[in-house]
Amino acid sequence: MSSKVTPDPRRSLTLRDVSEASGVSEMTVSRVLRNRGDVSETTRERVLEAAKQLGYVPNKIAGALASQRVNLVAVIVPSLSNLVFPEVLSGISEELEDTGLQPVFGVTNYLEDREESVLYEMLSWRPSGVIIAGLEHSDASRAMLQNAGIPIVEIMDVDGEPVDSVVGISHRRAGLEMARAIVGAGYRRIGFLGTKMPHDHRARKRMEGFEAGLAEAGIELADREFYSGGSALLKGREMTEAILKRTPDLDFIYYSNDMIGAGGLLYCLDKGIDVPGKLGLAGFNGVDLLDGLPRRLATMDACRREIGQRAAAIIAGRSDTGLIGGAHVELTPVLQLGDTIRSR
Amino acid sequence: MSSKVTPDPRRSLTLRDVSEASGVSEMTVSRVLRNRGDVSETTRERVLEAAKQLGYVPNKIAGALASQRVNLVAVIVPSLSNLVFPEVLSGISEELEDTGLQPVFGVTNYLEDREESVLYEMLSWRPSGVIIAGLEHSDASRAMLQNAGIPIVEIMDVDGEPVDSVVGISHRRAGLEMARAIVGAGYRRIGFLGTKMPHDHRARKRMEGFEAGLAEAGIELADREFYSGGSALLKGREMTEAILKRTPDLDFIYYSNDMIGAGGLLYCLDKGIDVPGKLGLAGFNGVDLLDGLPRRLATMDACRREIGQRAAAIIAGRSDTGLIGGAHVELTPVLQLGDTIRSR
DNA sequence: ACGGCGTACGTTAGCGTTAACAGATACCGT
DNA sequence: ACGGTATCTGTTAACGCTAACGTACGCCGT
Repeated sequence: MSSKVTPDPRRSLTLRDVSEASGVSEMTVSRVLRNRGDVSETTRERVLEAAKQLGYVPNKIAGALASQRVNLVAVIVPSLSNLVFPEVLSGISEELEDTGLQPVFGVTNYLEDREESVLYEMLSWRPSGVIIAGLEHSDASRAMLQNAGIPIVEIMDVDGEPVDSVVGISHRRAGLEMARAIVGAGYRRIGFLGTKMPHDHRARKRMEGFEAGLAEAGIELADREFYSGGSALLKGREMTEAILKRTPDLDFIYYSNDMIGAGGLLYCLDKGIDVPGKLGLAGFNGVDLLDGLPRRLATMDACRREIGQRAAAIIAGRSDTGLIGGAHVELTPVLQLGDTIRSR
Repeated sequence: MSSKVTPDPRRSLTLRDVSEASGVSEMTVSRVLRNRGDVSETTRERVLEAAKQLGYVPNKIAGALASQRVNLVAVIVPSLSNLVFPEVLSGISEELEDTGLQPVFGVTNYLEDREESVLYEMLSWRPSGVIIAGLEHSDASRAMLQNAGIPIVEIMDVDGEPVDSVVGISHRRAGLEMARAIVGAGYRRIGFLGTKMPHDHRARKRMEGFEAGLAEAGIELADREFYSGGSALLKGREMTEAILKRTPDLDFIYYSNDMIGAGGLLYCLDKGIDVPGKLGLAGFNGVDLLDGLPRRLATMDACRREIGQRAAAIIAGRSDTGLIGGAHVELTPVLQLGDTIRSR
C-alpha cells in the first residue's frame, strides 16, 4: 500500500489538499462537495475526481463550527437489552433516513446520573434535536433540555409534563384498561409480577393504572412480586411458580412485560395448568416473539416503532402537528386478547 | 421561566459568557472546565459557580477542532434487532465507561451501501477509533478504514483478512465443531435451517464449516431451508414443521440462531417428538433467553459481551496484545450440549 | 458603446475552543 | 537585595471549514 497520492498519511486531508490537486480554490471544492452554489460541470467533475482519488473525507467538525449547523439528533434510551428500544431506534432511523439528519444513540441503564452525563455529553455536540425516553428527569437534565434551544421530544410516555414535545402512550391507561378487561372477563384473584427497577417509571405507571382499574371493581391485588436481572423468560417461570405456591387461589397474573409473561405461560403449559380457564395471563408490549409461543399471550401493543417514527418526524420538522410550541402525540395501544384471557 | 442570567436564550452560551460572568479570561475558564493546568482554588470555584449558574454546556465541536482530539468511537453493526448486537454494544459501553471515550452507534441493516455511507458519515467526525462488525466490506469502505489513520477493530469474526485489529470467533470452526459433536453423538440425517440474508457472512461461514464437519464423516446435509423476516420464533416453528414434513427421516436439525432453534424446540415439544432421542436440535449464540425454555437447547456461546469489551479495550489502548500493528484476538466459543443432543 | 445582468469563481472573516507561549506576582534561599 | 523558581493567569494564533460578499467575464438589448 505505498500511497503515491497522499503526501503524509498521518495528517488527514483537508479541503486545501483537494483544492491544490484540482487547481481551484477551497471554496469551490467546498461548494462541489456540498452541492451548493454554482459550479460549472467541468470543474465539478475535476474536483470530484480529485477528492475521490485522494480519498478525502470532509471534516464535519470544522464544517459544523463554521456553519453553526449539525446534522445530528441525540437519542437517549435507558437500555438496549429491553427489546423495546431497538425497535424504537429502528423507527427513528427509518424516518430520518432521507432527511440528512443522523441519529446518535446513548444509553443510560435506567440511571438518572448517567442520563444526565449522557445528555450533557450529547448536547456538547450541539445536535439539531433530542429524543429522550421518559418524562422523568433530574432537575439538571430538565434544565439542560429547556436551555438547549433545540426541539426536544420525550417519548414512550405521556403521563406527565413534557419539556417540549411528547410522543407516546399512557401507561397508566394501558394498565387501567387491562385491568378492566380482566375484571370484565370475570377474574377476581389477581396477581402482579414485574421488574424491581425503581427508575422504570412506565412499568410503575402501568401498575398504578392497573390497581386503579381493579379498584373500580372493588378488587385489590391479591399478590405481587418484583425481580431484577437475569433471563426474563426464566424469571417469569420461577416467579410464576413462586407466586402460585404462595397464593394458590390466584386466577390471573399480570406481567409487567411480555418476556416474563412468556416464561409464565411456558411454566403453566408445562405444569398442565388450564390457561385461560383456571388461570389467565397477560403481558405488555406486543413483541413479535410471542407469535411463536404455543399459545398467544394476551398483551397490549406499545406502538414502539411508530413512536420512533413520529418523534423523528417532529425533529425533522415533518410533523403535521403544530410545528411550534411542542407537539403532543398520544398513541393508543390496542389490547390483544390472545389465548390467555377467557372470553366471558 | 424569565431568565435573568441568559442575555439571549436563542444564542447558545460560549466560554466568553462564562468568562465575563466570573471575571477571568476565557482560557482560565477553559482550564477549569477541563481540569487542566493550575488554577487557584478560589477562581476555580468562582468559574464553576458561574458556569453552573448560566447553564453553560461546552462546545465540543470547537474544542475538537482546536485540540484535534475527539473522544468518540464509531461503532458500526448490521442490526439492533438481532439481540446479539445490543450485547456487544453493552460490552463496549461498559469497557469505555471511564476512559473518557464515548461510543457512537451506527446501523447498516446488512447493506454494504449503507455501511459505506454510515462509515463515511462517522469518519467525517474524526473519531478516535472504529469498531465495525465483520471482515467483509466494499472496496471503498476498506479504503476509508485504511486511510483513516486511527485504530480499527473488526469484530465478531476472525475468518478473513482484517484491516487492522480483529476480535471475534471463527464461525467456520464453530460450525465445524458443532458438526463433529453431532456426528459424534451418532446422528446421521442432518438438516439445516437458517436465514436467507446474503450478507450475513458469519451465518454463511458457520454453515460452510458445518458442512465441512459433516463431510469429514462422509455425510451430506439431508435438507436445508432459509427464511427472511418475521418473528424468528414463529419461523422456527413453521420451518421445522415444513422440513420434517418434507424429509421425515431427519434425526437432527442445526439452526443458524437460537431464536429459530427455540421455535423449533417448542414445536417438537408440542408435537410430542422425542428430543433428543428421535430428533436432536442445536442453535447458535447462547442467548440467555434459552434458560427459560422447557428444555435447554444445545448451542454455542458467541462471546458477544467479551468481544465488545476486548474491542473497546484495544481502542482505549488498554489492550495487552501488541499495541501497534493490529491485535488479533480469537475467542473460543464453548459448546453447550444442553438437553437436545443425546449423550452418546 | 453602454449599462445591466447572470454565471462562475475567489477573498475575507469569522465559528468557539485549545496549544503554546508570555507575563505577573509571590516566595525562596543566599 | 538579587536572581531563580513556582504558581497562577492572560495573549496570540491556529484548527478546517463556510457565510457573505466581491470580482471577472461574457452576453444581451438598445
